[in-house]
Amino acid sequence: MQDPLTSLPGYLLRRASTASLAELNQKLAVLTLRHSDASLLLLIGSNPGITQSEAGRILDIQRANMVPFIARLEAQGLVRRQQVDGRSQGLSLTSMGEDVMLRARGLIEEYERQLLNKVPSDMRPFVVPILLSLWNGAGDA
Amino acid sequence: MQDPLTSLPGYLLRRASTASLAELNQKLAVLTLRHSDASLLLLIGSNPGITQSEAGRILDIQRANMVPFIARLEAQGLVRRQQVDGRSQGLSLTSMGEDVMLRARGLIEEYERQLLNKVPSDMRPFVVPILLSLWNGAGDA
DNA sequence: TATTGTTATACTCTATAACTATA
DNA sequence: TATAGTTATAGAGTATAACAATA
Repeated sequence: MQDPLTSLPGYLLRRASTASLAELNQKLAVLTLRHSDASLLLLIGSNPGITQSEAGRILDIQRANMVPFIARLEAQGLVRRQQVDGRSQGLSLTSMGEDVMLRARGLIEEYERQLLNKVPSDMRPFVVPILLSLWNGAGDA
Repeated sequence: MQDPLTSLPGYLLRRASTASLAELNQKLAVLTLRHSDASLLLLIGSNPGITQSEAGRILDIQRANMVPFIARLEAQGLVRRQQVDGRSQGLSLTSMGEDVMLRARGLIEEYERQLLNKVPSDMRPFVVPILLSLWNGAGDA
């Protein structure tokens, strides 16, 4: 039984991504968070007052999908919305949100450390540059 | 506006994966295929007679989710099911499935080439080894 | 005119539990 | 007793179109 896909970078990228994402979600489950929740909490924590649209653009989540997303975090008492002008919502963490964000950050750091440690040490310095290139790189032909 | 996530391997892995997957799906749209359809066609093409369960194990798709998946490809006239024993279904490509698979393979090869070319040439040899490690590697502490 | 937030909707992918029939 | 296929169901994530209010 041969797998014609496991030498293809794009296929490996997807399999590695889904596998490691499952690990992260498992870690975050103790906080009743998903990875998407955690990334938004970290983003807001680093940028209090960021608007819903700006956060969506950075995380590549569409405006329409941000609505129930933010509403859920607000209902959980983690995120607060404040009107900036007539149409924009400024987002910030509640004190409970701050606490949960810090604990999420700890779990994420542990996850990132374990993930990087899967790579043989001599190749580790290339991991982030390569992933950045695969994401939006131009290469050099 | 700062993004606290773009230095994290796990986050970059996810973003790179979803971005490149969108590109692949766009290419495959001319064949009315999704990336998951294409990967299954390639797997069956390389392993005629493979059972539904075996294919699911290799592609990490659960048995329950294979059912509507295969049914759809069968309804499109691309895949044929043949009883191997009382419970197993052997999968193979119809002649139309063979044709579509070959064209999908061409698109995938083009996609994989373009993806790899995003990485600066001096780092390219590390791409597959690193992705394999991130997927299921053990590292060396 | 362009942007923000919103509603409605649909599709893909993934996950679990339970059933049957077969090995 | 374990496995293959199946049904039903639910939850994420993502996508598009359209609308009101505001800049």
